[in-house]
Amino acid sequence: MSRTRPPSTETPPRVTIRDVARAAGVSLGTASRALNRSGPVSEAALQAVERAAKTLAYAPDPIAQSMRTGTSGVVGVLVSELSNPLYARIITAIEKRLQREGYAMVVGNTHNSKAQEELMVDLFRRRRVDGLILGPCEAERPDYLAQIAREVPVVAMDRDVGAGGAGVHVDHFHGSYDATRYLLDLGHTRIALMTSDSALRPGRERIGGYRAALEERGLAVDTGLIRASRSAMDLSFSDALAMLSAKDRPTAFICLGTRILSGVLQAMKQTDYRVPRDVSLICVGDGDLPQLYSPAITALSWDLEAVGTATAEMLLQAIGGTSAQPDAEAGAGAIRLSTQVVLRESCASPPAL
Amino acid sequence: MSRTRPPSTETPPRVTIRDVARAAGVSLGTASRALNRSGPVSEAALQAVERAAKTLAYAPDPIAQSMRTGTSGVVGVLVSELSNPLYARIITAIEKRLQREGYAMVVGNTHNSKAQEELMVDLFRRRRVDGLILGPCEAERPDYLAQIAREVPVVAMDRDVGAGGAGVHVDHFHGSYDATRYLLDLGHTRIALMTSDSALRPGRERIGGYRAALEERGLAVDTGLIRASRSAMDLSFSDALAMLSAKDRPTAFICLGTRILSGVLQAMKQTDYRVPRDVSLICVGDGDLPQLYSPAITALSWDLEAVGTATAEMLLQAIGGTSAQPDAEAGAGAIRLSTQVVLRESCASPPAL
DNA sequence: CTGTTAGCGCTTTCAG
DNA sequence: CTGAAAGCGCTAACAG
Repeated sequence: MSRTRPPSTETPPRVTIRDVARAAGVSLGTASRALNRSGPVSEAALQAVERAAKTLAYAPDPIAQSMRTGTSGVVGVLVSELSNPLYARIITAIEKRLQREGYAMVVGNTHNSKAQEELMVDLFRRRRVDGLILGPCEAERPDYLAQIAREVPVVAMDRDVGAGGAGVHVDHFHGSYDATRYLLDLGHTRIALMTSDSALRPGRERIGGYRAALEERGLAVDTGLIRASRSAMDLSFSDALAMLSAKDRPTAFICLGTRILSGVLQAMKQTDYRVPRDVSLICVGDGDLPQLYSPAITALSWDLEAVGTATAEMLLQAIGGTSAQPDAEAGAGAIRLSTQVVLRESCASPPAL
Repeated sequence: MSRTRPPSTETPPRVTIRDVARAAGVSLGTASRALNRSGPVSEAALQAVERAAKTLAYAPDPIAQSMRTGTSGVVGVLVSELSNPLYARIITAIEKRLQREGYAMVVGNTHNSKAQEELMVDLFRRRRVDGLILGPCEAERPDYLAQIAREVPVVAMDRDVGAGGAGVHVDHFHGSYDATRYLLDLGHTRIALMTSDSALRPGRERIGGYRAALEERGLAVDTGLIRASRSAMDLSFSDALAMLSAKDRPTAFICLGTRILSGVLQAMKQTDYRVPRDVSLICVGDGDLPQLYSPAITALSWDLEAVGTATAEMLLQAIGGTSAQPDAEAGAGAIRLSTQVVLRESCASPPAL
């Protein structure tokens, strides 16, 4: 991309700190110190500068500031798909928090590709972002994260961090565990789990929680009941259909997100099984569909806003945190957010098969 | 926000264009001209510079470039709520297109507040964004848009632009008209319309299309059947409930988005009316809920990806478009995207009341 | 306490 | 065709 001065419509002449200094009758340096309170300034000078600044409607040029300080006032956020409503809501919360602190937010999609992620991280770093928030991405490499973290504050969202790395995680393990136990308590023993790629932390955790609950009851886990793939609706439809048609069909499904839920729901329609009479359903991640469906679908829910706020907060702290503190990784560490099962009408005891 | 050099973890020394020039054995100016192909350079020099740049893995500093050129390689996008899945998908498409051109995207939420919008626009402008994309916002003021447009390329999304302003619009008028006609053809005469604030272009257009269809049939419009307010689910629930309980109840609803649809659906549940036997339903804006609901809800749909792509494209053109062309507003103007009614199972002829 | 000065990395005249 | 030099607006170091 070549950089030339814009087609130049009429741009009003910028008010610079020079103008302020001149108007206040002080030197450039004094004006800067007064404006930033970054050094000794006499009361008189301070007043004069502030008044001049207000009169002239002076606003510092962030670009010039960046040039000088290496800081940008911008935070980069990378997720696999911004259009994923869960991410969209998290990011909204992040933006809200960052904005309060005067930071702008640049966002990018990685489409879950490691290469794309590296590209974007590089781009962002060039632009001198003051911090980075990274969502889960193909082949999580804590080492990669750690490497970036050495150069710029990073906080991970639902993604494995190396030792001492900062991150906010949803406790998918216990969420999955709780959901599975709930079904177990209802009497189900054949529970299908349809979740995301196990290469990603959330997927791994969910499978872990599921297995833990089963094993706790002394039940063997039938790997044929676990589907861990990218969330494609058609796929989940055919998968669910296949499972439901088997002799030893599952009597309950735990499915990730509305897309997979949709697939399963369609499979139910096709096989003429009813919810919850024939099959119980839990949706992982709440939303419009589970809430409004008839019957309403029991869901595993977590606070998206809290995820965003906590993530932003942690990053802010990492940015602000001068390593002056002897105890370097004081503010870091990982926050873990819990989930809860929202009981609705989609679960019941299994039918006698 | 104060700007000080970051807590300085180990930053690798930047490779500057100076280094490249030195390595290539040419002067700084020549290196710049070679890298940007922005002036005469001998073949030999060009080769040398390119090789040196590659060897040193030189990447220009966008900040310094901005400083010099007034350009930033960043585009600002402002919508009322990023968490609105419709916007999220549009923005994803925008980002995709912009990224191909090397632009980064900063996003912000206006929460539909004019003040907040102005604040963000100001912030973005200070950061020297090369272009702006603005979604609908409280109290649309084409004049405001026009004013901004004088200083930086702007394209509006579903929002009124002044004469000659650039914008991409969904044809909500005809969408609403088509939906209403469809219901009319089915025999409905009392059709409720629940849409967004009529201060916003989409809301206005929808009401217009609805009225046009009714009047075309010689039907009087009962303003009691039109609800134009912010999309709050509780509100739409009570509104729908009230309407359904009236003696002259509507036999069909056209409702905007899943939130309002949700409210109406709940009102239906409560009043024990069935879809589509007692009440027909059309959802404006497609999504998971209408698609997967049982019965599936007929929806008014439009291509979100196309909206995003077209918007980005138009902005790109406006940015690239040197006003060198005698015919200044050649590339501008407004693109209008059509909608279509996706027939599903939620509409039928009205019951005999 | 204050003014002056030196750049940050780059593009762009302007002389050679 | 090329090199030298100016300077975008700002902050930080240094001398007064």
